[in-house]
Amino acid sequence: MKEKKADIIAVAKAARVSASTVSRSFNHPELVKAATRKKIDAAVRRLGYIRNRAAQTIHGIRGGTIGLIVPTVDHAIFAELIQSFSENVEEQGFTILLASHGYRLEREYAIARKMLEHRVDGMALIGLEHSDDTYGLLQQQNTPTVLLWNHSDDAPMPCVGSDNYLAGHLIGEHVVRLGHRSIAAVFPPISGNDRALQRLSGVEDALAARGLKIAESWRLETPYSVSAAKEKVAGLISLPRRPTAIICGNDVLAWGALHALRRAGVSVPGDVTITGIGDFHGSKDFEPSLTTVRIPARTIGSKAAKLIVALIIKDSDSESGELVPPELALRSTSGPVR
Amino acid sequence: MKEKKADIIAVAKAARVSASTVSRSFNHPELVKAATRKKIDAAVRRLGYIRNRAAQTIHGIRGGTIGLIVPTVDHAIFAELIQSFSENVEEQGFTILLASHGYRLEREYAIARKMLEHRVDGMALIGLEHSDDTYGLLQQQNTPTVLLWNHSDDAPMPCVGSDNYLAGHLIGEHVVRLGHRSIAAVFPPISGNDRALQRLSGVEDALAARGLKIAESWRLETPYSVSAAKEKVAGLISLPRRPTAIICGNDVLAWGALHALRRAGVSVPGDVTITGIGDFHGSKDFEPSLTTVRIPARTIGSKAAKLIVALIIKDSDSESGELVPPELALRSTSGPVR
DNA sequence: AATAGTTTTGCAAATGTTTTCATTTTTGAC
DNA sequence: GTCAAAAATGAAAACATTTGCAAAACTATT
Repeated sequence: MKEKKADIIAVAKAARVSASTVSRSFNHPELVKAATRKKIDAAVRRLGYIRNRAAQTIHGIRGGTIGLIVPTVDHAIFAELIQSFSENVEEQGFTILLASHGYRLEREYAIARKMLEHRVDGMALIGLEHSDDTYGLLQQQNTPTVLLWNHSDDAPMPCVGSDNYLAGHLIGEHVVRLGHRSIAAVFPPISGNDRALQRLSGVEDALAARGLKIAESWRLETPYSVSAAKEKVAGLISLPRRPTAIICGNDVLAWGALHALRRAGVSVPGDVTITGIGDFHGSKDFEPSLTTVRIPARTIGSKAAKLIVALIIKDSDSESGELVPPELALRSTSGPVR
Repeated sequence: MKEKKADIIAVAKAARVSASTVSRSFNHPELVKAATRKKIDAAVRRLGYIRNRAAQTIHGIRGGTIGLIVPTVDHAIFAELIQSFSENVEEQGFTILLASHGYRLEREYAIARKMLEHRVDGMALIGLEHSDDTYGLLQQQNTPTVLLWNHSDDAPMPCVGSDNYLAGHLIGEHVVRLGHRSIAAVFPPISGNDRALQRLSGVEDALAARGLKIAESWRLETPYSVSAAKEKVAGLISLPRRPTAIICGNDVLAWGALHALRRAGVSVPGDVTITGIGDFHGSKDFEPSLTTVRIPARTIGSKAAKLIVALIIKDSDSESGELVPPELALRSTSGPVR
């Protein structure tokens, strides 16, 4: 504790070489004689030396960290994405600096700034909706950045993701095709959440194409949680007039809806059709299995990881992102209207 | 792009002061005249200067990062813990360096090393089971460290968590008290996962206290996923002789079991009792609601965050961790044996 | 207006590395 | 055993900051 930690000079002394050689033996091992390397390794081990990345970072060398800012970690959907992204990024020798902003975009800016202070080699953000300050900051510092989860051709930065509008549209169309006319929607709050907003627009447009509209009282907003959705839907179906289909903004809300209906003894899809969006772990194996739109989080995570690393290493900003298309996952919670 | 990024000297020039003053205006604002600070702030803004934490880190100043290594992000249970931990740690001005080792303890060591190279101010690991190398490394560098999720009085480092053995014991006892004698267990693989192992031991001991034992063929091992558990349990109940209770190693597996039984038309808890461990989001609202043992991830996360920050700032290693006790959550999936 | 404090500021050294360039050592060919 | 070329090493400058110390600039007090 008292004795300060070993630095490169201590190692050099112990190995009876110069600091430069020690440094080289780490960074360009092929330039130093095998025997010398051995001596150095021994000294390193003996002294418990751990090199100081901070000291190399100030030489403009890449530190090997990528900043990832998410709204929250605690949603099935992001957890899967984060896992896949971080796995892939780690494989290529990078580590993730993670922070969550809780759907507050000003927080996001502050966090991004802080990450830049740490001189991350690149940044990854969720969605396309960010404050002008954030965009400005990243652009001005020209930090390699990739936007995850959503894709749009006219996004200001490379993005890897799905088309959430299309996802909403797909499911909306599916439901109307089944003949449903009395349709309710359960969505998370859309402020600071472009994904949810776009999904909802997609759904609405699909309904509008058949002249349908979601009644004001059937448009429910609930936080992202099984219990909140369950409660809201329980309220909804206790009303005298009842929708024949409930479109949920994501699978977690759909699970909540399913539990509510089960509890109320309403049959699915016999009496009511339920749909989700996302195809989270577990939706396929739910009983009954959930009709939803698959948004492949793992694929997005791994493609995004490859992209950001490419941007960092090759410094080629040619890469422009990728669209990972959503797919309808037709399962057992949706059926023709009675 | 061409012109290099502004450094503190550029700011100093622009503000017509010395670099030292700029530095001070960041780190000890009270030491510099308000007017000067104003000039400096203006220059900073004009040049888009972002200070370089790496450069201060080499002066032994805390960088404000905490390394967190988890087995995986993609389990409901860790997601909740990570979110809570990171929220609390961010509140105190720290950022998380996150990596996952996929239940491979050697990876964990490598990651820990790398994080130390980045000179994290502290480290957090999941569970008490780590390689000797990892423990040695952390001890030798004497990095403030906290072990999350599990608590034991004789752990080699401060730990904040629950007693997983007790959790298993509680649920085992509950099940035998209900009169069950034919009991199956569905658990995740226990290698590199002391939490699962301890839970299982707790269950076994509770059964053994009544002279009961889980038959070899009724002890199922499945990866952490609804679908794997569903499949395994489907197989189990298709057998001629069927257990009257299935104790699952965590809630996700219990969900899978529940879906399997529903599909097979077996009534819960009428025909079979199902229990989980963890009390994840959604278990309470499942239909039927899941009997489980509550392990308060958010509480653990926030207490651990406070502890690690205390260890870092006050450098007091007096703090010795905390036990957050598990509680039986008695709900609707368990009932007396027929 | 001079003095003694007090508050601000700047200089220069220090931090732990990497890297350029020069020097030394080794190797291989004759 | 000599020589040139190649390989290995070291010295010192550079990187972007912080900080101890001393100098300078203000304030109050007389």
